[in-house]
Amino acid sequence: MSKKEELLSKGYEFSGVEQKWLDHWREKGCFSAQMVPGKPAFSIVIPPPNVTGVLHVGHALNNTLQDILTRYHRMCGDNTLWVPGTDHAGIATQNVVERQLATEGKTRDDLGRDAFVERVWEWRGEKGGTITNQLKKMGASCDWDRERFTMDEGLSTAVREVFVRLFKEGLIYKGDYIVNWCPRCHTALADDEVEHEDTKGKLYHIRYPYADGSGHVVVATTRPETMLGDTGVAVHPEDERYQHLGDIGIKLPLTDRIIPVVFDNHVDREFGTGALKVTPSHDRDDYEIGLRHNLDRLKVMDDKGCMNKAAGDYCGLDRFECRKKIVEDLERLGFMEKIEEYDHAVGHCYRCKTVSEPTTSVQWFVSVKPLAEKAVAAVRDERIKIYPKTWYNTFYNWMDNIRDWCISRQIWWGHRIPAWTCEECGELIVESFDPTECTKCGSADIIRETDVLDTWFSSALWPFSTMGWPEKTEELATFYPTSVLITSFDILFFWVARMMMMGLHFMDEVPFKDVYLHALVRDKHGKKMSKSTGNVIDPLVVMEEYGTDAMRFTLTAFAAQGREIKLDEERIEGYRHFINKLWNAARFALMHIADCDESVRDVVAEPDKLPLVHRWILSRTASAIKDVRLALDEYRFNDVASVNYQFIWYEFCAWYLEWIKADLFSEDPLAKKQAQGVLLVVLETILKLIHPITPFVTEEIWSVLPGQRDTLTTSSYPVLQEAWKDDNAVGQMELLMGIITGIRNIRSEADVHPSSRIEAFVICADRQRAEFISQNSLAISDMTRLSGLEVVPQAEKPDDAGTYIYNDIEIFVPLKGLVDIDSELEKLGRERKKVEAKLKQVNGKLSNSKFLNNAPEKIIAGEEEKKKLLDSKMAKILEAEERLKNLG
RNA sequence: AGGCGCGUAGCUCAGUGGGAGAGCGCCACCUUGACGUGGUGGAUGUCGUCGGUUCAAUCCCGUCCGCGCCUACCA
Repeated sequence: MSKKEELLSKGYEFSGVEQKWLDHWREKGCFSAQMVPGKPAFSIVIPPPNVTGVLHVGHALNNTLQDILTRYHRMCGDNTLWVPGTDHAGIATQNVVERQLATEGKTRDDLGRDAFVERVWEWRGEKGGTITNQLKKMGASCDWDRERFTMDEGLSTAVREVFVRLFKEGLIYKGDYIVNWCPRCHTALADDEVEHEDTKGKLYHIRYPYADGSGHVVVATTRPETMLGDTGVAVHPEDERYQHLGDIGIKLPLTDRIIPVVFDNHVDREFGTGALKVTPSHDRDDYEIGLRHNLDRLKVMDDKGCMNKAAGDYCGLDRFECRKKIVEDLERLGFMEKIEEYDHAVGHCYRCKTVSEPTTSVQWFVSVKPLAEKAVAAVRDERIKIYPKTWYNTFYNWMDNIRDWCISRQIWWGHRIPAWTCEECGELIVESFDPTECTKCGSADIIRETDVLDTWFSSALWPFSTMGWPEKTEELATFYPTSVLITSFDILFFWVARMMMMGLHFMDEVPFKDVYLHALVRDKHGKKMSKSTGNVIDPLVVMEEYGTDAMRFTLTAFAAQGREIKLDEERIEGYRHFINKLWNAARFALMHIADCDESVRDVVAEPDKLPLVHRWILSRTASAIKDVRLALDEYRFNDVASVNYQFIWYEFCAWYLEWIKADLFSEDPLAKKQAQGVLLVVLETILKLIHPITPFVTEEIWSVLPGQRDTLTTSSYPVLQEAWKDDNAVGQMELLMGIITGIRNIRSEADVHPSSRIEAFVICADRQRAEFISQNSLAISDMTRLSGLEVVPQAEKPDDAGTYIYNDIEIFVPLKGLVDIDSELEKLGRERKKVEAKLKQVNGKLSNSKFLNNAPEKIIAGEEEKKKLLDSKMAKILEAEERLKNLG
């Protein structure tokens, strides 16, 4: 079968088509970045998905939007680069491989560090390409030859360089501070890696006796097991109830320790009894209080969340078992005042959902304040713009309250911290080369850090590390700063803000000019998709069922700024119909243009010489080009989809194609050639316009259009043609379309069978317009299946005629015995009510001197024009009603 | 507690300081030279509530009601 015969298949069958073009684009290297001097540059770096990831609908949205912009700019002729790649995802990946080991009955400790890391690399080699392949399947037009991985050699070099420089600048430090700890992952977590969930818990009120036995104070806690680590009780300095306690001290129950009472403004006198137990090693606030008052730190838990030796008799118990035991003991010994139900937010590890534990620990930190200031400045003076703008507030708010970033993680998979400690003199050695001896005392007895860096540390460098930094590369010169970052709002701070900081600090230039934050994709009820709820829409299944173009189009149509996306599978089905519509329109067009010479399109060079309908569609095409380009430039993706949809379905298919059928079948060579030429040009324009959203179906159609054709991916994006704009033609067509709708309405209301040919009359008092309508009576008849159309200045209407009033023009169709007087009156009544309401409004305005004095002239003239039309329409309606009433 | 956003047709959502829109669904009719994954016509809305600004408010401002999200150290 030849290509053209294939295209004539009745419905669009996407499965074979998609694979064909994926192969073609790859073989021809259509997505390779060009670096042609003098051309504008457009670049995007992909938000690198986790190497463990599987394509979900969020990825599908994110990458569809990026691909739209990339394809658009590539077609505009820019030097275009979309960098793909994956993230090594420290904790997530380590967890996956540990689970794999578990099935073999092994732990990572059985293997040891080196063998384990080796094992992760093996896993990555086998399974790490999954998400990348799925992105390719979506048609993502990344330059796949430039795929990067946050652990690959070049990026690791960049990470090392950044770490060393920041350390030497004093912006990285090591210290014993309180951090969030995941007892399951055995690692520290950054503040924003902890998810707070509202939880129904209990608030325990515990009696803490005074050391002198003269009484007790009640403290409240949700985590009674931490009391074993209490090293003080805090009260407000102005709280009269407790002034005397300063000298006495507290005897901590279940232990033999005496702990001091301290006075601190942080304490809320209104909460509970106004006394707060202080556990500096296991609570962030308490840690601060402890610092202020020099309280001891006592860790009572180990890395696994079990009680340690400092917990005395409770040593070895899991933290939650210990909680139970402590509560029992407190109750038994009479220390428990009461237990209340209590709702509060509990922190969970964002990776494994285990309840996290604040704990003191020796960690590495980045002083982010000086870096954050640069980022805020860049946003304030619009070197970086954020879309939608509602995020500015949130951004500033967060950046102004930012805390130092804990970057060390106690896991094995990741960039190992390039720091050595000298066992002899204690010197901390951080160099870009691997030292063999202490740089201070020369001892060879140096030991490397075991921690690795937070995964976000390497992804923060992504916009420049992927382009070869710290080398000065052509890529950096051409493509940095990148044009736009497209990502989900939930990683604004994990990632976006940190890229700003690092980019500005090391490149002295923003990493991207624009940030577009899209919504999370939810189910049709607005709920988060989750496997356990069972409401997940799997993009891979959708692509199989409806086609990739339909999925891409749906996501684009939903991507309105500032609103969450509630995805409904029925919508995808609806847009599949649209893809099919485009396919069939092309199929029809091809029947008439497949064999014609490409030179037919020359007819558009002089639009003035073309018949009305062609001037009209060219003008409408010009508008569509303008609207689509503007929407693309402003990241109004939903508008890009909607303009294309409306234009293609309603203007191109429903009106234009129907209208020109007569010409296409005509014997008149000029009429035929004009129809073929304009049809070809408009179809080509449509395919290009919508190609960034629906690359597969457009490429397939494009390839079978007449003439020698290269791929659409590197063809030219439509440019607004001023010469095509023709407001006059648009106005004239609107009149004809109004009349056609009127006649169709009469037929439908009177139940005239579509196949029966009837005669219609148009009453138009205006001679010029009457003449014009008359000239187009053939087209009107074709579109409404009339046997004839007569245009008259006035007429005696037959008694039983179906009527329709279009502004000051009346249409009637004699229908002997076919008119249902009652339903006709009902219809007129409805219409009259509408017109009456509008007239009332208009008359009200026009008789209001305030309106006449204040409203702009243009509006007043418009209202007057409106009144004129409504008046004459009203007259026609009343007349018709009168006639019908006389009949009945 | 603070911040942000949302409330428009049965459902999912666009939209605008000056005549209320789309898709799906619904009703009626139709194998009309590409498409029944289609065509034509139709029905459906105090544009959440109450106020204010304005010549004019679905749109701007404020109140209230309902819903969602984010941030936060209240044990």
